[in-house]
Amino acid sequence: MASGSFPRPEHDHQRCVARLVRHAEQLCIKADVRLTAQRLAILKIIGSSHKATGAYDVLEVMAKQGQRAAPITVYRALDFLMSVGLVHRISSLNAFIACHHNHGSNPVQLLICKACGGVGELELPAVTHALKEAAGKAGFSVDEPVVEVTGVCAHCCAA
Amino acid sequence: MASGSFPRPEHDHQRCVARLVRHAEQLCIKADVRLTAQRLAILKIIGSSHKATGAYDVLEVMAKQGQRAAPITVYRALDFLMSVGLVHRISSLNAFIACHHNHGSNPVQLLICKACGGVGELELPAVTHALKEAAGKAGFSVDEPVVEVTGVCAHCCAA
DNA sequence: ATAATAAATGTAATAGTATAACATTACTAA
DNA sequence: TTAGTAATGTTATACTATTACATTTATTAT
Repeated sequence: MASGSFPRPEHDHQRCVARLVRHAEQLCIKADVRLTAQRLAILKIIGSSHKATGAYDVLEVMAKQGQRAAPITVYRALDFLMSVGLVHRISSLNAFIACHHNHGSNPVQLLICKACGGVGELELPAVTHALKEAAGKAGFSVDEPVVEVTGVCAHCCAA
Repeated sequence: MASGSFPRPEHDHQRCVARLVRHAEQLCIKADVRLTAQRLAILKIIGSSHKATGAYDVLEVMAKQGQRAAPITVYRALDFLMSVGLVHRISSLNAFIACHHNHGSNPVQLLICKACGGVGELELPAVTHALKEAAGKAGFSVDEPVVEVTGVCAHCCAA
């Protein structure tokens, strides 16, 4: 993947969740932070779909799995996962998506399909740079750009 | 204003609200839509600060002004005001900001100061274009890009 | 003018999202 | 092992947004 991708609906979830878990484990070791069983469980739930997942959706799945929890539990795990870059928040949907890539600290642009709910990612340094430059001219020092693009993905366009 | 601005804290609110109202009236006549007293009142409340304003903040102000209302009333007015481009939604804050400019249907980029809460606007066609182009390469057809940049404004940087 | 229609607003209830405050448990390092 | 820190549990509540249906106000055509 050069700069971006959109998930195909028919891809192999099981394999990509396994890959996500490996990625998470390595990343947390490197960062010297704790990927607890609970955090991992919640990451798996989020990562098991390529659609935006709400915090309360996670709670439902956990309940079905027999691990009832309070909302705060999920939000705490999400905060952790976001802090290490394993999960992105989608502000425009009040929902979350697992990050299968390794962006380091680079900002990401999200593509959100209105039709199927799928979410893809782009990593466009040019966009980030253009924003920083224009903001800078107004004396504004950029911390974190949130870029969420709604539209229709290739698969849904065809259908 | 070429492409963007950030509000100075000491500027003249009264004058700029008056300007906003004139702008709104003209725009609604041109679009042949109804700027009712209630919609205008709510626009004024949002426009009277250059910080993000929550729907329930609007309700509080209305209550103080003696016009009690239900949440839905504010949300309906906000939907209208957004539909004609007089108000922008700030997804990352669940809040709203009046738009003092005339963007037509061009997407806008928002600058949100973490320190003072002020919100500025940019209009960068290059950013919009770059997003459309990159998304298009992934087969994604862009509907509406949401760009919200958090950071620190010039005034707060200095302080 | 007035009836028919559409648009806007009122009213009440509730759904959905997120956090505060404090107690307890589990891990880490001296 | 004990002191300290990080993580989790528990309960309650705050904040944001929408549904459903009734009523009023404005517009249009007759």
